[in-house]
Amino acid sequence: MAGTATVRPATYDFDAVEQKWQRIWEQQGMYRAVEDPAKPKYYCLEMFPYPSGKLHMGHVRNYSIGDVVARYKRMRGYNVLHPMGWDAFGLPAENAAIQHNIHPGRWTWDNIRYMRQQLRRLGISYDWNREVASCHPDYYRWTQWLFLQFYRAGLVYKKKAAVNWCPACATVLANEQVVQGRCERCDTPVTTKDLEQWFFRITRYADRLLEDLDRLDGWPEKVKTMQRNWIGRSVGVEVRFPIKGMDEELAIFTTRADTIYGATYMVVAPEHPLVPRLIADNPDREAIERFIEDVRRQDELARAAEDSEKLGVFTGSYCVNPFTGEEIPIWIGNYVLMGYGTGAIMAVPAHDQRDLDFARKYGLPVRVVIAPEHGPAPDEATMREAFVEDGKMVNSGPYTGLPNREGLERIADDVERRGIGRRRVQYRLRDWLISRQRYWGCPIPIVYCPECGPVAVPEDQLPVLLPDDVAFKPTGQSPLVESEEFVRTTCPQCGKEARRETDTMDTFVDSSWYFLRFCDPEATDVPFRREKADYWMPVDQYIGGVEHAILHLMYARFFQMVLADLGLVGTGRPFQNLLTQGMVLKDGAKMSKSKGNTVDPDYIIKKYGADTARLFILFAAPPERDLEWSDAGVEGAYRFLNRVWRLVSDLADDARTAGAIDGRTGRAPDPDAQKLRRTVHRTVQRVTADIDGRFHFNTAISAIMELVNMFYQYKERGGPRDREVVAEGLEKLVLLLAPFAPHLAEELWHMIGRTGSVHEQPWPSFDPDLVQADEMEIVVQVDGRVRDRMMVPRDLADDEVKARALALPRVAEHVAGRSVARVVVVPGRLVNVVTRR
RNA sequence: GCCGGAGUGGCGGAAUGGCAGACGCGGGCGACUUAAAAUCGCCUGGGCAACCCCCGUGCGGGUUCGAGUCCCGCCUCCGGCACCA
Repeated sequence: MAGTATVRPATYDFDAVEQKWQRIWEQQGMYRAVEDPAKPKYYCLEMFPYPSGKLHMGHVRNYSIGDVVARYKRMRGYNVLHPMGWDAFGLPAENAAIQHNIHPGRWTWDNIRYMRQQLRRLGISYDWNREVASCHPDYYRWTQWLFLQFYRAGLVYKKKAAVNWCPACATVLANEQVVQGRCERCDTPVTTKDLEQWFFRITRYADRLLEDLDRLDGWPEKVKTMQRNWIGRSVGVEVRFPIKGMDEELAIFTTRADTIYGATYMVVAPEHPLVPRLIADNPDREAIERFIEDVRRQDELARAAEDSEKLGVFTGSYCVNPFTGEEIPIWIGNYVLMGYGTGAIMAVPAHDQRDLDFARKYGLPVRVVIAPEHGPAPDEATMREAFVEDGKMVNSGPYTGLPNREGLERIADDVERRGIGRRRVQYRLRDWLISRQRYWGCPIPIVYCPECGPVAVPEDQLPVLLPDDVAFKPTGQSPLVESEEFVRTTCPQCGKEARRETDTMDTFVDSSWYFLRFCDPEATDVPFRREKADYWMPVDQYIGGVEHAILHLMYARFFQMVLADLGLVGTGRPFQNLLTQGMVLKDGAKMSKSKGNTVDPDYIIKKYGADTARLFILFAAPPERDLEWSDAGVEGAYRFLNRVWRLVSDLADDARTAGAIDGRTGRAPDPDAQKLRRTVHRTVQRVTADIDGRFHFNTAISAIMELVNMFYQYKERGGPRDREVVAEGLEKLVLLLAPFAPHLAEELWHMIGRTGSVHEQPWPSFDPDLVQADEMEIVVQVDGRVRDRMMVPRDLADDEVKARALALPRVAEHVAGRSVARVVVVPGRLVNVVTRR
């Protein structure tokens, strides 16, 4: 070893380099964000993680992408806010408490400590002074405060509702948390339960949430479409059908009022409030009630199952169709949902597949009232497929002969004129159920007084703290219920003894405003100061997994709109631009513990360093796409960084001693040096275009790799080097590398004798004149096939290019025996000689 | 069923309607070395003796001088929604 002391090692000491610079950046407070009205601001945000224990590769990817954006924008002169925090309330902490007898708070804070250390080890440029954790009283106090503002604005209410219940988690779930009839978290089939629950009136904002999507240019179409579908706006008519022999009407909602002459029966949901009266006189009442019980016991899973059978029973009662005057039977059916519309429908089997299936099963009549414009009408007796297209109306009294779209409007007009109904907009979106029967969440600041009823906790008594000394038992009951210390209180209004609400909030409430707290994390008398929020908001670039396309991203939009309406913020839009990253896969499947295909970030960082881990994950695929993990690919990224390090080490002396390239005059440039210089400038152009707006980091990195390859060729060819070209090239190379491999870039920056931090330099510029070569290669095609290529001066006239192409022997060969019909010249690219036989 | 997105070498992936496969991985060859590793360089879609030529971007048509890219009709995979009247 001693004998080879002068030979530099083949690989760099990434551990030493990364730790050194992390320490220095930290000491200098380099990433601290301070409001500065003189500079344009840029708020770069990645979705904060749930502190589950340790980071997974999806996190590494998310935060690496965000860090490139933040560092790039900083170099571009923006005042960048890049914060991080913890979505720290949630069920896993409580499950850990039950299983391992450790307090959820302790468990959570331990995880936070570990994961924070991991993020620091990755060298992400966060302003750690702004760190927040949603489980901290300084944070959830304001979650409660916001709840009270919503409460006062009439956006919070409590009602008894049939709710989704997960027996395993022993809590209710929002509709959004039920996936395919199963609990999003534990996959247990979800059942329903009638419970008193708290709701946010998000439906009041349905239209605005929908409309604003059209103006969110910076969001992926996919996400906007998912939200549009989720909100599910449909325009239709509510019509009341008189019930025969009863002083009642049955209201239905339909988007197809034009088919009303084809309504041959009615169907109501089993839970419909009129059901008891509809079946009161039926001799088979008990059988019907048994049927209803069966359907209600059917859990969500069975009801949601594909082609689940339509079941129904006749009530014995009849409606009168207000348009035909006919009496039509009222059925109870499992395919009609109480939660949508009015819980009752008019059934038009000829023009609705579900109704047709039901009618065929129970032998109900089918009547065609819309016929195709051309060709025969479907045969009522035999049709198996409902006719759902547009056409002309038939069998429809005075409307017969009209195009159905026009008939629809006329019938809706007549419904309104006759006072038997009205036009209506119906949403699929339901109000947001926010109460959870769990301990580890933000307590709902409400007190129940025997005299005054539910009373809001006054703002100056916030936060309502979670008690620490509670018992965690696997009973499914929230420990809060048994905590007398917590429950017993006095009424804020009358002072009498009262009991606290023991439900806590859905954790999506916590995450619906954290981006605002980041603007002013220290605020003590408000959740955030308006002027701070006005400076930083909206988030310029939000980055996270597409799995939050509906839930989190819609709730956050809802919150921001409400807060804008309340005058707490100036903009109703939280996130200007959204980037949804793809998943990290291993062997074609999502990494998961149960599949045993996880890759541990700690191990990768230990073996190759943070820069390599980040570089690989950015290089392997563009951000929106799923990324296939490859150990060999990581190896390649590591090799590349070492290659850069060796290159710069070897040429650092040139760079340190060279003069500035700008001032140089009268030197005949060596063509190799000139070529290198052109590549340098061309690379700056390419990398800039790839990062800016496109976020194609993989091609940006490949461009840098090409530059490094070119540099090696220049270096290895031997002979004297143009030190000024080398110096300029290395400097730009290191600057380009800075967002992707921040530690190594910083090390190299100093190695080539530059001062200050590389991350505080302006982004490199390129000279458009230098980017273009004097001579360019033109591809010459004959009939669209490449036959030759030639070098021509950059600004050679098209005619001359054409002449030179035709003069090429290879072209003559291929044209032989034919005549030239036409010659297409694409300037700077190719010539295509088109022949005719 | 409806709504998105994607199908390109052995693999990850590149290509404003203009050289298909950049860059990386893997593989081959060479240089350096006593040797190996590391490193540096060259080659690497298939067919073919050939760097001539032919074929080639899921399949079938079309538009165009020219199509991975645009249009029409399919197939497969992934994601979302799904008795929403």
